[in-house]
Amino acid sequence: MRLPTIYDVARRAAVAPSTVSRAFGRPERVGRATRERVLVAADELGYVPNPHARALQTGRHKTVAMVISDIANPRFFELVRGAEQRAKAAENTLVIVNAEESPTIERDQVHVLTRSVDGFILAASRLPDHDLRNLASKHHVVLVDRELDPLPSVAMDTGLGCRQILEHLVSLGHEGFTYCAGPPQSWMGAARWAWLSRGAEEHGLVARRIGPYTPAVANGANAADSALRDRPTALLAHNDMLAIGIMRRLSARGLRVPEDVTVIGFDDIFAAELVTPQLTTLQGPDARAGRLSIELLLELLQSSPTSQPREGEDPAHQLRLPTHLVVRESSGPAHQASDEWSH
Amino acid sequence: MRLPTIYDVARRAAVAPSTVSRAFGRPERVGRATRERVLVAADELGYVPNPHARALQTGRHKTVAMVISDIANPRFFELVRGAEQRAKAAENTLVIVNAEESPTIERDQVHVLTRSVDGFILAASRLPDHDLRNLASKHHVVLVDRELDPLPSVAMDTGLGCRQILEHLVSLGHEGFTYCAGPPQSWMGAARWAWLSRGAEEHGLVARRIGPYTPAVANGANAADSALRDRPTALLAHNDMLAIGIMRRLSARGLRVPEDVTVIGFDDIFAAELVTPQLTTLQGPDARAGRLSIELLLELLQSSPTSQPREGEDPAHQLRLPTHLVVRESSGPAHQASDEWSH
DNA sequence: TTGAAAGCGCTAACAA
DNA sequence: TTGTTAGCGCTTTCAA
Repeated sequence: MRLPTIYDVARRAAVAPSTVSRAFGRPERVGRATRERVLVAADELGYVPNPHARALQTGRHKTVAMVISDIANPRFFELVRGAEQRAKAAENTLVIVNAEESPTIERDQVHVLTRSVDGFILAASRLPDHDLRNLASKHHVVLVDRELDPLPSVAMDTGLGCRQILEHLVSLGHEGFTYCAGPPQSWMGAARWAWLSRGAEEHGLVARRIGPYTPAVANGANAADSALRDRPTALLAHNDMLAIGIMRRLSARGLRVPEDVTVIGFDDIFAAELVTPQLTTLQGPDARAGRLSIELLLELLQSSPTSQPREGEDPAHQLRLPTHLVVRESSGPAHQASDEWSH
Repeated sequence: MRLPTIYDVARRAAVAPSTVSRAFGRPERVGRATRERVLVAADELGYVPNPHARALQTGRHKTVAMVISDIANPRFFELVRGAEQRAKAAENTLVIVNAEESPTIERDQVHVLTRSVDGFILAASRLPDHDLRNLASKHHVVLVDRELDPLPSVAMDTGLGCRQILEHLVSLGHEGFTYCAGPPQSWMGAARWAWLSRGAEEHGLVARRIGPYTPAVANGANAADSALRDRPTALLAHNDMLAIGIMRRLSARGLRVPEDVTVIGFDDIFAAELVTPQLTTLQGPDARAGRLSIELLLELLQSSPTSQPREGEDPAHQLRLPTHLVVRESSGPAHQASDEWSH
C-alpha cells in the first residue's frame, strides 16, 4: 500500500503533476476550478505531501531542533512546551534533543541533524564561545539562556533578577549571603555569580561562594553542610533543585527555614511551590521564552532562507526578558545570630 | 556555501558517487583502501549524509515520533528521556509532539508526520479504539500506557499495581477508600478504577468513586472537599498532581495526612518525594518504559521495513511492566473515626 | 493558466 | 570491487 504521490493525484484529477504541486504550494497560480479538482482528488486518495522530497528541492524542511543541555531538568519544561506550541502554529516540526550536559554530545547532535532541520535552538548550551560562533557561521542558531555577542538569543535578564534578589535580601535585613554554585560550564551560573557579587558590593552585602555542585536535590546536603560553617543568614542556590535539597538538609539538622536561614533558588520549577516551606525563587525561562526563541529563529530563516546564515545579527535579536522574584515562604527576616547555630 | 554532497566527495576521492554512497551505507561492499580515501575526503569536506534524500529512496527515515497526550505532565518526563536515549543509541531521531489532551490534535499530528517518520509511539493516547486500529493498519504504532489487543504496547501492570495498593490499604487496617477519578477519556484511568473496584470486592473493601477531575494540583481542593463528605480513611487519586492538591486541601482544612486520612497517588513523579508529607504512590512509566517502547518499534520496523505494518501482532509485543508501590509518608494506619471529622 | 522536463542528494539494480 | 544509470517525490524554470 504505497502512499499516494502527486502523480497519483495528477492522474486522478487529469492534470500534470506540476499542477498538483502548484495547487498545494502556490494555490494562487492555479485556476480555481482546477485547484478544486486537484484538492478533491488528493483528498479522495488521502494524499499527504512528502516534506522531504520538497526539502530536497527547496532546502527548507519546516523543522527546527531544540537542543537542551539536560532534558531531565524540570526548568526546561515550560520552555519546551512554549516552543513546541509556537512551532506547531507555524506548521513546523520541533525536534527535541538532549545534550546530557555534554559539549561533545551537543556538537554531535547538531551535526547529525544538519541536513534535517532548518535551524537550531540551543538551550543553556554548554559549548565554549568559539564553538558557538563556529556553529552559528554554518547554521541558523538561536541561543536560550546564554548570550554571545552577535548571536541572536533570548535569555532572562540576570542582572535585573540578581538585583531583585539582593534588594529582597537587604529589605529583610540580611547583611550577606552564601551562593552555592552550579556546574562550572554553566554560562548562566557564571553570570549569576558575577551579578550577585558585583551587586553585593553595591548593596554593602558580604557575598560568599561555595561549590561547584551538580544541581540535584541529593547534592543539597553537601552544599548545606559546607555553607553552614560560615553561619550565613541567607543561602542562594544555583537552581531550585539544589535549593530544595539544601532546605531538606537544613531541616534535618534542626534549622528552620526561613526563621534561621533564608533559602532562595533560581528557575521557579513546578516543584518550588509544592515543597514545604514553599521556595522563594527567581522565575526562569518559561513558555514565553520558548515561543520567542522559535519566533526569532523563524524570523531569521525568513530573512535568509538558505542554509547560509546572515553575517551581522541585529541587536534587536538579543532578547532579554524581565524576571520576577517569586517570593514564597523560604525567605524571611535575617535571624539574630544566636545559639541555634551550635550544631 | 552549499553543503557538500556525495558528488563533491566522489570528485575529491576520485571515485563514483555510488561508491561514496556505499562507503557510508554498506562499508563492507567497498575496498578497504577506497573506503579509507572516501572517508578522508568526506571528512575534509565536512560532508554529512542527507537522511531525507536517502529516505526518498529507501523509505526509511531513521526517525520515530512520540506523541504524548500532555507534554506538560511530569509523569512523561522519564519516559521521554528513556525513549530519547534509546532512539539515539540506535541512531534514530526522536520527534516529540504534544497532543494537548485532544484526540483531534493527536490525529492531526500523526497525519502531518506520516511522511517524515518510520513509526509512532502513542503515549497515553486519547484516541478511541477504532481510530487506534485504523492508525495501526497504516503505520507502525506502539502504544504506551494503553492496551488494545493486537497492537504492540508497553504499559504498567495496572492489575498488579492496584493489588499492591489494596494490600497496602488492608495491611494498614483500612476498610474502604474513595477514588478521585481523572479524565473520562483516560484509558488508564478507566483501567485503574476497574481493577480497584474489582479488587476491593475481593479484599472486602468498600470502594467509592468521585470525579472526574482534571488531574492538576489546583483541582485537588475540589476533589478533597467532595471526598470528605463520606469521611473516608483513604483517598486514592488519579495521579500524583491531584494527590498533592488533595493533601494540600486536607492540611488547609486541618486534617493530618496520614494520621487522619491516607493519600495515595499514581505515577511517582519527581515532586512526589519533595512534598510534605512525602507521597505514597504507584510508580508509573519510566525511562525503562521509554526505552522498551522504542525497542519494540524498532523491532517492528525491522521485521517489516516498508510502510506496511504486519497483520497480526505477536503477544510478546504486549509488554506489561511490573509496578512498585513506593510507600512514603502519606499512607498510614486507618484512623479511628472520631471528631476530627466535625469539619 | 497549464504542461514538459530537469534536477535536488541519494540508493540500488545492473554491468563491467 | 567499482561505475553507470535510473529513479524516489517534489519544485521550478521554460514553453506553450
